[in-house]
Amino acid sequence: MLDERKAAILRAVVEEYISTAQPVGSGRVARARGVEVSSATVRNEMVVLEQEGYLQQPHTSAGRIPTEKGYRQFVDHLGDSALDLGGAQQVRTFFDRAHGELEEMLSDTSRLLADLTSYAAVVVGAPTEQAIVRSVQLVALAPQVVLAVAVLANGTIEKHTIELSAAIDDEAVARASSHLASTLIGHTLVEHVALDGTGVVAIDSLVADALGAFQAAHRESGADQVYVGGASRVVAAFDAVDTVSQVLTILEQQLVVVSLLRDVLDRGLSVAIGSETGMEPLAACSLIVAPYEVDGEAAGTIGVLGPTRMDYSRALAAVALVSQDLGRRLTEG
Amino acid sequence: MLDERKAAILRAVVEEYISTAQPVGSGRVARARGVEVSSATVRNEMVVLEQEGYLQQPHTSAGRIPTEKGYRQFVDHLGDSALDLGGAQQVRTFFDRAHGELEEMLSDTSRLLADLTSYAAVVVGAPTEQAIVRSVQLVALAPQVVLAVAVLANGTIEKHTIELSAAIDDEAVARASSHLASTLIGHTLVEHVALDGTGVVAIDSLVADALGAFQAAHRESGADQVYVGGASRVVAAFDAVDTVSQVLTILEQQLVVVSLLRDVLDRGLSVAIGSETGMEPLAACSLIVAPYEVDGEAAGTIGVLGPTRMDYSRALAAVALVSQDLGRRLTEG
DNA sequence: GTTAGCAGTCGGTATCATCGAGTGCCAGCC
DNA sequence: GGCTGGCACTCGATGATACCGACTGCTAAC
Repeated sequence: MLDERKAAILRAVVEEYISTAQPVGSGRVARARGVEVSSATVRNEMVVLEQEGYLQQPHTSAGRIPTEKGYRQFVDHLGDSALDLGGAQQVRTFFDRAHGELEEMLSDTSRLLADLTSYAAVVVGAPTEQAIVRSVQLVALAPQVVLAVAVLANGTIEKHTIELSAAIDDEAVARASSHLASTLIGHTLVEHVALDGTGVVAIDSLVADALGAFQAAHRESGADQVYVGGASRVVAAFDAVDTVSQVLTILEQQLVVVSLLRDVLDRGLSVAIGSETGMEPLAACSLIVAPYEVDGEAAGTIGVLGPTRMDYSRALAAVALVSQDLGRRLTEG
Repeated sequence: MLDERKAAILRAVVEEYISTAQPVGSGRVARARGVEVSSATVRNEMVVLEQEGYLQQPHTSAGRIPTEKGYRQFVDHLGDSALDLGGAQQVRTFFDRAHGELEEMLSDTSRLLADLTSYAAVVVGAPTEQAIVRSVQLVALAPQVVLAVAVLANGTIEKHTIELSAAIDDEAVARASSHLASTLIGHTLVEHVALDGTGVVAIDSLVADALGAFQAAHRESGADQVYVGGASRVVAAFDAVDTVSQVLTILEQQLVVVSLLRDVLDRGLSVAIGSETGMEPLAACSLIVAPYEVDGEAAGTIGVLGPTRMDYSRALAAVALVSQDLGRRLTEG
C-alpha cells in the first residue's frame, strides 16, 4: 500500500511516461500537478518506489519508467472517466447509423474501437451455442455433397458441407431436411436432442451426419468469430520491429485471440498488463477487455490491444462505452 | 530494346539487389555468372543503362539500384521457373488435405501463399453473381424482421435482413418464402426474373424486398469476399515504418484490395510494379496477381503483395502453382 | 521531514578522421 | 573500335572523441 504522496508521484510518472515515452525525472514529477514537493523529495520517494518494484531505471542517471506493478497500481486506482465529447459523439453516430448484418456490424465496431483508441481492437461475436435454431435445411450441392444450413435466432448462419459415401436423390434430401428441421428448430445446436429414425438408412444417416457436423464444430470451441480492426495501428505503437511483427502474427490467429480474451476475462480482469496477458510475445502489450450483453446475457467480448504505456484512461472509457452501446444496439434488434 | 550484354548486366543488378537490398557495384556485377566482361566495361554499360532509365544511383559513388523500368524489363524477360521442391510439396499437401467450407479454404489458401512467399497474400472469392441459386428461404427472426437466405451452387450463402414496416405472421412468411424459391431457384441472383404477384400485398412486397436486397448487394459490386493472409510479413519487407503502416492500412480495406486486384488484372498485367499498382501508398510495392478458374471459368483472383525488390521468380511460380491447384481443387468440388 | 546544493554518472549528439566500395575517365592493348 | 587496367576522386558508413545535459544520490542546512 502506498501512501498518498507516493501514489501521486507514481501517477505522475505513469502519466508523463504514457504521453512522452521518455523516462521521467524527478524534476518533471515535481512540476506535475498533484505533487507539491521539491524534486529532492521526489527523488527520495522514487528510490523507495523503485525498491518496492513500482518503478525502474533503464540505466543509472536516467529517469524512471513504470514497471508492470507500477502500471497495475495506476490502473487499479484510476477513477472512471468518461470518453471525451468527440469520441462519445463518434460512438453515438456510429450506432445510430449502424444497420445491416450482425457480422458486418461487429466488424465495423472493431474498426470504430480502433479509431477511437488508435490501438488495435478486437470484437468477438456471441457464441452460437446459446442461439436457438430458427430454421434448418439440407441442400444438395452435388450428387454426393449436401450442405446443412442452420439459421439462428440472432441472425447468424451456420453451415457445414457433408460428403456422402453414396449418391442421394433430391427427395431423400428433402425428407431428411424436414426431419432435421422438426428435430432442431426451437433448440440450440449443442442441445442433446432425441433423434428418432425414419426407418430409411440413407435418410437417417444423413440427418445424423448433419447433426454431428453442427455439434462437432462447437465441441472444439473454435467456432466463435473474431473481428480485428486497426491492426495497422500496432506499427505506430511500438518502436521495435520484432515486437510489431510478433503482435501482428498473434492477431492473425483467430483462435489465439479468442482464447486470449477468454482467459483474461475468466481471471476476472478487465485490464491485462504485459505478462499478465499470459503470452510471451505480448510482454510489451496491455489488453483491455469488456464483455457485452445482449438481452441481459453475456454475449461476446470486445477488447483493445495497445502498448503497456497505452492511454488506459481513454481506452477504458472507450471500451466501456462501446461495449455498452453495442450490447444495447444488439438487444434492440 | 537492350542488347544481350546490357540485359545480362541489368539482370545481375536486379538479382543481386533483390537478395541483398544493397546498391550493386560494377565489381559484383562483373563477378556474376552470365557476365563475362571486366568491371570497367560493366561500368560503361551501367552509365548507358542509367541514362536509359533502367538503373539509378542513390548517390554519386554508390552502386546502382533498379528503377521501376528496370524491374519491368527484368520481369518481362523472366523465363517461367517452377517452384522449388519444398514449396511444391507444401502446396500439394495443402490441397490434398484441404476440406471444409469454401470460405475456410480460401482463407487458408491466403495463408499458404503468404507462407510460400513470405509476403502478404490475398485471395478473392468468386463473385456470387455467377452462381446459381439452389435454395432460398425467408426466416422470421422477429415480428418485423425477416432474414432472406440464399444457398448458392458453390456452397456459399448470401443473406440479408429485411425490416418490415408492419408485423407479419409466420404463414405469410412461409408463403412468401416458397414463392421466392420458385422464382429464384435455378437462376442467378442478379438475373432479371419475372415476378408474378400472389395478390396479397404483404407477401408480394416481402418477396420484392428480398429480391431487391439480393440484387442491391451486387450492384455496388462490393460483395466479393477477400481474404488477406500474412499481413505481418509486411513488417519485414520494408524498413520504413511509414510504408509498413500505409500498406497495412490498405490491406485492411477490403474494397480497396478487391478493386486493386481487378484493376491490375483488367489492364492485362500479372505483375504490377511500384506505381503501376496505381496507388500512391504502394509505390514501394509490387503486386503479383493471377486469376483462378473453376469449371473452366474465371472465378476469382489470388495475389501476392511484396516490396518492389521482391523475389519475382519465386513469387510468380508460387502464384501460378497455387492458382492452378486452387482452381482444380474447387472444380473437383 | 523537507529542501537546496553539489558532485558524479551516463546516454545522446555533434564533430572529425578514416576507410572502403564504387565511380568516371583515360591510355594502352587486342 | 571495343575492352580493360589503372588511377584519382567522391561520398556514405564506421568509429573515436569530446561535450552536453538530464538525472541521480548524498549531504548539510532549514
